[in-house]
Amino acid sequence: MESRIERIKKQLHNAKYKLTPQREATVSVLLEHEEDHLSAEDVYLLVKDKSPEIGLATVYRTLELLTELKVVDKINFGDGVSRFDLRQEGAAHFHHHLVCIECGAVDEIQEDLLGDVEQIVEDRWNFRIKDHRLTFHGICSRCSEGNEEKESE
Amino acid sequence: MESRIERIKKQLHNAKYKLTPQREATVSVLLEHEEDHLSAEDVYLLVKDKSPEIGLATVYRTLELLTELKVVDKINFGDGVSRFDLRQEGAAHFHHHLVCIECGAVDEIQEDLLGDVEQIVEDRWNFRIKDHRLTFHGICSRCSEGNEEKESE
DNA sequence: ATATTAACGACAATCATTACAATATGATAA
DNA sequence: TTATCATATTGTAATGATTGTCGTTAATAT
Repeated sequence: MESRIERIKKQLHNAKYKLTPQREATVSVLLEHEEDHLSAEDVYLLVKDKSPEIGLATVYRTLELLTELKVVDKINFGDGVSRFDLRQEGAAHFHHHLVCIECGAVDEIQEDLLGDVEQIVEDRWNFRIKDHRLTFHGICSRCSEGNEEKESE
Repeated sequence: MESRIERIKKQLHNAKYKLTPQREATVSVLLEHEEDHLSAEDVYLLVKDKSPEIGLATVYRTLELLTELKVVDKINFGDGVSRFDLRQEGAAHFHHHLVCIECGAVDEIQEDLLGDVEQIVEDRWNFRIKDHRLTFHGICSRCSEGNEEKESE
């Protein structure tokens, strides 16, 4: 965990940015909430616990910066806000999401799964893929438990 | 094309909604711009050509209604606005998009391609998929033409 | 320790979207 | 046909997320 921040610090420096205390606090909040999909406001509130003087604009600027450096990914699940999600270290592509339309939970799929599909798209559409976004909407395992009725389509 | 509107009219009626002139004008704009990915504002400006008295709020409400009826899908490519895209008639799932990071063009992929992936997700994560969103970001065929350098990864 | 310059914080401004309140429309029952 | 009632519409105000501004602060190299 310590080394994770160190590496992010190096990434910042390589791109000529500084790791200020505010940025460090923001990154550490993101690391502590790796499972979640926090909005900028969420991050702001959490960072304020560590650095009460921090401004909302700074959080926005930091998140934008981290997005640019591909440390986080900015995602949008259709509610009004952008959410920020740490990218797995070294991951070439963004991971996928399962959004439950019952309870709203968001789970992550780290596996790529899209290898074949991407090959087809590259070949058939002559499109050079750099990244992707894949989100499934449906009923999560927790919500369908208990509702053991198999719908016959 | 005439029948397409008729069928949408029936869908509205089945759901206890009326096809008012404003709604008809909005739908017809969407049909005429099936290839595009219009924002609410875009739709509003185009509808105003046919029905100058229409209000922006009505366009928003109509788009919301059509989204609810799955006549259109609301998508978000990360710029600040929601965009609306006619669903292929009878399509169970939403089609995919190719967003060019050079020129900003958005192309559509009507083929499903995700059959195998969805099966894996349903089985491994016990998630009952209802819909999906898949967008690839990269360089479109038009932009890579001329730049015939094959990057050696 | 100081200079340079990026970064900050507070707040104003912007932009998309939604809420509201008054009016209009259109179907139905008398 | 006309009164009635529910739904739809309009213009505008309100909201809420995000971005811009600007004077101040602090990180980094010397």
